[in-house]
Amino acid sequence: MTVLPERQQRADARRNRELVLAAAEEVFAESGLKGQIEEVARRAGVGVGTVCRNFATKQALVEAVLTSMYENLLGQALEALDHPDPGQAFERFFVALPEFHARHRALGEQMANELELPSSAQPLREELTRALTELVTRAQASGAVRADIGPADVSLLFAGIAHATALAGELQPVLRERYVRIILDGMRPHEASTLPGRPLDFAQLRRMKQRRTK
Amino acid sequence: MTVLPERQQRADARRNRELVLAAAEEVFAESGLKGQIEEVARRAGVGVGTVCRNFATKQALVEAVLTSMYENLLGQALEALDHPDPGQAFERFFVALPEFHARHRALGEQMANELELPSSAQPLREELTRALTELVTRAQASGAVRADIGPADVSLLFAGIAHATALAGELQPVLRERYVRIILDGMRPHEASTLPGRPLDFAQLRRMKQRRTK
DNA sequence: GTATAATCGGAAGCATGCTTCCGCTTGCAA
DNA sequence: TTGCAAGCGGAAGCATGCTTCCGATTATAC
Repeated sequence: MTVLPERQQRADARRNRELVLAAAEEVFAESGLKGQIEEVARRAGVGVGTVCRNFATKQALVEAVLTSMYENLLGQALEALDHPDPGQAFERFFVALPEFHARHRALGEQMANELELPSSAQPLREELTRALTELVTRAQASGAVRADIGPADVSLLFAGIAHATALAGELQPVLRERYVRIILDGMRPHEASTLPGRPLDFAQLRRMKQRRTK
Repeated sequence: MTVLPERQQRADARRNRELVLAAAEEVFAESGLKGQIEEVARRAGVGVGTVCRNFATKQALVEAVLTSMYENLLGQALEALDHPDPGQAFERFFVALPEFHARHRALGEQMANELELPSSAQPLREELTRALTELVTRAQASGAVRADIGPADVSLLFAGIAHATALAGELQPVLRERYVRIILDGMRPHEASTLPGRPLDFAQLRRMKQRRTK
């Protein structure tokens, strides 16, 4: 994929690689996975050849972009965990999550289709999983969130918001916030109706997806 | 597109057309819009030529399938409206909606991307819009649903569930129901937090989408 | 049973968009 | 300044999947 020897890479080449990555992030954010290589090249100000030399396939390019997105998201999760009040921490992060998804459509689609993640992102992903689980269980322990839902439930629900509001144009931020509020209300312990099934955690979610693909 | 003279069409041709339509419904339900013409032909037991003679383009085929789906959905909405208790009517229909979406991925994607609908479906769509609006306003009048959300808000939220659970395999039905319950809880008047923005109706939703595409 | 026009299947034709290739250019070391 | 390997652009090559076309087939009228 990109196992170039670190040594002896020309300065312009390294710069171009960064330009391509930035352009790809931009293009995929706008158009999702159907964003085209040629467009990425155009915005980076390079030829398609240069894009494809740095990232052997489109898939590799997508993965590189995704990895950087996961890093970003993890940062936000850890930041939220710093908040002393678990309920506030929960709310803060999960208000930000759908916005994040909406901003990076490619990420959403990737998560949705669960095309294999780059192995490089695997540890990142696990850390993220741990952080989200922590956010949810803390909020539940403090009584801010009903106990009969699992971290993956929360994650899926908020991902759904991003999809629901994807085409809303300028109204999108308001709608997103509206729906986050409604779902947060639904997640409070008061007045909660009983749910079928069992709380969903990330391990189960992963198993589901794996079964699905094979 | 398909403005064949009604007269003088051979019996086998008419039959084949139905077979193709049924196969297309099946294929698009399974694979969404990326379902392929060849697969449709295979399942219908005809050649691709036959598919394309009946539906000049893939888009035309999708539209035909969608029209029949809208009819189906409208039927469910009208049926729910027959229920004497507005709260029950609301719940009944909106529990069924995400399942419907999930069952017909193509519909969901179409609604999401809002590729132009076939003009033939336009009146259907309007009637559906009216029915959903009626369901929501009645439920609100009866106090079963909080007043600060609009019919299109409800519609988007439940569509989001379908996306969120799309890849859940055998767990999908349970998860869907879990999330419907949570959102229904969030839509109750009790314990509701104040929402930003204004209730969204279908007219606004349409305007948003139009602005988006141009 | 025969004539004939409607219909059929599927191969060939296109369009789109990813990937490879190669002759030219350029950064860098000597 | 020069030599040359690394890097570049973009045209050509492929792959995929929609659409068209046409010789073979079949339903229907007589």
